[in-house]
Amino acid sequence: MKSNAVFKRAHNRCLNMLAKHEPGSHLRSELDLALDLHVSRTTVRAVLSSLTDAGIIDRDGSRRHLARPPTAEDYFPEAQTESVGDVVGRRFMEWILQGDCRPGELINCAELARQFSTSTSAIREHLTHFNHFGLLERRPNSAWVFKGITADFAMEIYEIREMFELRSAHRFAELPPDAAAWAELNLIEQQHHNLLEDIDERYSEFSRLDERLHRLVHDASQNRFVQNFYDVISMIFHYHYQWDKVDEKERNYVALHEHIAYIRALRSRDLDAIDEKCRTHLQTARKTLLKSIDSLRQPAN
Amino acid sequence: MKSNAVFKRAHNRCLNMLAKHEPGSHLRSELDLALDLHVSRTTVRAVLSSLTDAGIIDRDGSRRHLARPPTAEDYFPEAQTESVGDVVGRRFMEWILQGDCRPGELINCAELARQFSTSTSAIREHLTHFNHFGLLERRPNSAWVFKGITADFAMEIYEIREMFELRSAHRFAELPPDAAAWAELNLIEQQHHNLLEDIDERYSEFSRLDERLHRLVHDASQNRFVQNFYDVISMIFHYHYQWDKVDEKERNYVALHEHIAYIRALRSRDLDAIDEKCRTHLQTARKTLLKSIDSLRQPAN
DNA sequence: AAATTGTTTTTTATCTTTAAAAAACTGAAA
DNA sequence: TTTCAGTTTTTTAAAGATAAAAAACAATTT
Repeated sequence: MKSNAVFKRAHNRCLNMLAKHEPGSHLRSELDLALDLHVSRTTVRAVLSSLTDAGIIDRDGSRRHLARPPTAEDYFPEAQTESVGDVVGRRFMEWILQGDCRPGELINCAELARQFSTSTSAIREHLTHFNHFGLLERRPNSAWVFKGITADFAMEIYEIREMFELRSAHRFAELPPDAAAWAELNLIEQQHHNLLEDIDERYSEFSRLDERLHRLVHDASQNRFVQNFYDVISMIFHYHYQWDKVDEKERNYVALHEHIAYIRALRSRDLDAIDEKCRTHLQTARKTLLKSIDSLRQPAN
Repeated sequence: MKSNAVFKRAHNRCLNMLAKHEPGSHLRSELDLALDLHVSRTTVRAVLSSLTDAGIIDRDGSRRHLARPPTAEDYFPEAQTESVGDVVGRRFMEWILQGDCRPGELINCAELARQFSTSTSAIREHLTHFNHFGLLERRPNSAWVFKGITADFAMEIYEIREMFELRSAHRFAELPPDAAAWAELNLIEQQHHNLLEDIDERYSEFSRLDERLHRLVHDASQNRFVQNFYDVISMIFHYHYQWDKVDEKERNYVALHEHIAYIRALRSRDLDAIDEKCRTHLQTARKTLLKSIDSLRQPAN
């Protein structure tokens, strides 16, 4: 019925924690573990009980201790730790990107549910989600229309992104000097330099830095609509990085330099410089996305 | 299980159509009626069959004709024509506006389902909807937090609204002279004048004009995110007009004049004038909303 | 042949159900 | 008296079930 992915994720993370301790050492209280693992104590108890059954922990009276170090076989496979929602979201994007559905086509919930081997309820929930992302449209008491990741989509998303990011960057520049964001910005810049030094090997780590930098800037907006909108961007990019690997190293190299210039402009608090560097970077990013979208259509023809 | 509100709405609308015809006159084809009533032919046939049972229409061979004019009793009561989704949406807003839930409080789906006498599924579906409206936030694998219609909410929504509406208004000014939007704008202006002439009696009709004017402007943006965002505004205003009746006539009088100035600026295509009139109006509107929000808190204290 | 009605199949909206997870309660121990 | 583990209750996530509505197909009339 309901998957126990929450339990399995907590189980695996608990094993990670235990791996850092010596056999014989005592475990912390159930409440502490619950807070650490971001689950309820009920779930922690289920985990502890399964770890006890596996002989990994043991109890003397009311306290528990590590009986043996966990091994690779004690972990649940990665695939089982994904919640139904995440699976549907991922498979839906894959389905879109593989061109199984063309812009303008109607979406068949029942068919998708079958294909993703889940219930129509789960599908429906995610259709409303993607509706809000501008990828779908609901026809009143009728089917859903797939609008597609098209050039229009990219243009529209970038129009908003530019408005929002420029506004947020200005707010960022106005942050008091002791704001935590400045420290985070410095840290992010340092990581840009580190990445550049080893670009040949680690270029694919750029996407995570990209997300962190832009999210940091957007958060300065203090506006829930700006922040929510970044979720749309973030999702598109998450998949974009996976679907288009052409020239990835070169693209990331350019983007890293643009980021560094943007970060410096932010630190200078010079609004004109910020606008210029931000616009330059977003224009490059838009071009890249448009090119990738163009390439999306090719294989299916 | 599933309510037949679609059928009942179609039934009532069909009666309205029939009321315009003489007894004995023939009905159009099922397909024609389906297109008119925005439902499937299946539903039209269900309606026709129930009208036949009620003796309102009759058939000679394969064609149908009006047997007697419909009366008030033939209609389904208004309340039964609302879909479950609409009911939940409405009751949820009422619940918020009555102050049954304070900002920061957790929302209990099961409790709401009980209170609204519907299922938790219907509630869940609407929570995701209101999440996207910035009124709620989902705590990861946990409950929903109500964020509230607060001054922050109004400030944030107006920050975006101003950005979007100024951008859209500029696009509007660039529309070719033969665009249908200009004709609609003229029509809307005329209706503003008509309303002003009878302001004492008809002031409450302003809200529909307001929606039409701003929607028209936003649609010129040709951007789905701008258009979707207007749905948020529209929903808030829909309820705002109901919850705060203080000085309604005076407020609407002022807004009508601001609208007319804004419309004239749009027609002049002078971007500076547009910006000025648009800003003026939005600032007034924001002030009004903030004042109403302030008054929301009073009764509960 | 095109349009229309009759019939069957498919899909959607929404309720119900239930395991998983969270929360609340309770008594024991530090 | 605060903190913990044990127990019970409540709530949520997600599947399953089914009437309503749509869509597809077939037969008939114009």
